[in-house]
Amino acid sequence: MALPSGPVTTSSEAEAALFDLVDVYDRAYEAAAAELSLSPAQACVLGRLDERRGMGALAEELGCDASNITQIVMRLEALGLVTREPNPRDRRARLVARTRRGDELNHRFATAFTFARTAVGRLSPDEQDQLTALLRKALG
Amino acid sequence: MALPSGPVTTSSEAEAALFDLVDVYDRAYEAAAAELSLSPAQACVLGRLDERRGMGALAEELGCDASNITQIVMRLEALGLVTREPNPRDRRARLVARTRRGDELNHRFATAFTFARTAVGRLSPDEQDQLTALLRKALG
DNA sequence: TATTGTTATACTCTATAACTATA
DNA sequence: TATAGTTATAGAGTATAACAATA
Repeated sequence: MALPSGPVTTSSEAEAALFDLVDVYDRAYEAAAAELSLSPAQACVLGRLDERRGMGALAEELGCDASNITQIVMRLEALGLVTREPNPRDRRARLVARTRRGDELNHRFATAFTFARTAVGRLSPDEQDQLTALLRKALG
Repeated sequence: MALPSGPVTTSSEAEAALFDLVDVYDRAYEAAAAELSLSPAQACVLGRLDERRGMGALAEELGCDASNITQIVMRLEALGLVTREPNPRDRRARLVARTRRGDELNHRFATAFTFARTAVGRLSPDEQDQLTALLRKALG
């Protein structure tokens, strides 16, 4: 179980609500991954492979070091969930792709991770639009 | 750098906005901790010690195993940021407390973690109240 | 010479199981 | 016997540095 990220000095109600949301979201994500015996990082990488892509692209997208991706992909490969195919255009590079089992597990994960869906579902369509607009504004 | 938790099947704009918020929040938290050479878990535990408390209370509050807290507190202690005092009421138990350096570093962390403050600051007072209400409703 | 990716290494987080000391 | 916390152990995430193969 991951530790929650806060609380810092939650000087306002809105900041506290943001913290609570992030805390519950992260815990739910981790729990959904654990149901499938995946680490959060493994579930995350698996979820990025709707299209196959290179190690470097994954690292940049996820904001971590390439050697980190190497390790995660290695474990996913050992689980039979992804393959590392040669890139015909550049023999240094590899293309990571989900296997059929990887597709299946990714789909099961999307089903198991109900938090965001459930949370949004508690709001009316108008409220959903309001929330989206407020979050977008807050994100700058 | 921690990997972002998604995207899952972000079937709506609101779900996508929630994901983006969580992603940016988590990255900002980690970056603020890294500025002070702390891990996110260390910054988190340090932030929970405005009042001193026992190992078990920390573990329950953070939703992780007690042995995990033992390790984190051990490292914080080695850094001179917390102490483990005997509990006069129960000689099995310990009370973890921030040192003066721990107080100082925690304060610097609260200053360095600007994300939630900045994000909320982009909204008017009315908008802040709306956001709070929507998030509370979404959290159920 | 620069880039893609891996390997080697080290540290942290995390849980489980077994243990000590105390209640 | 039950509880608070630690220790031992193992697997996973993460970054840095050094490296190989290719561009």
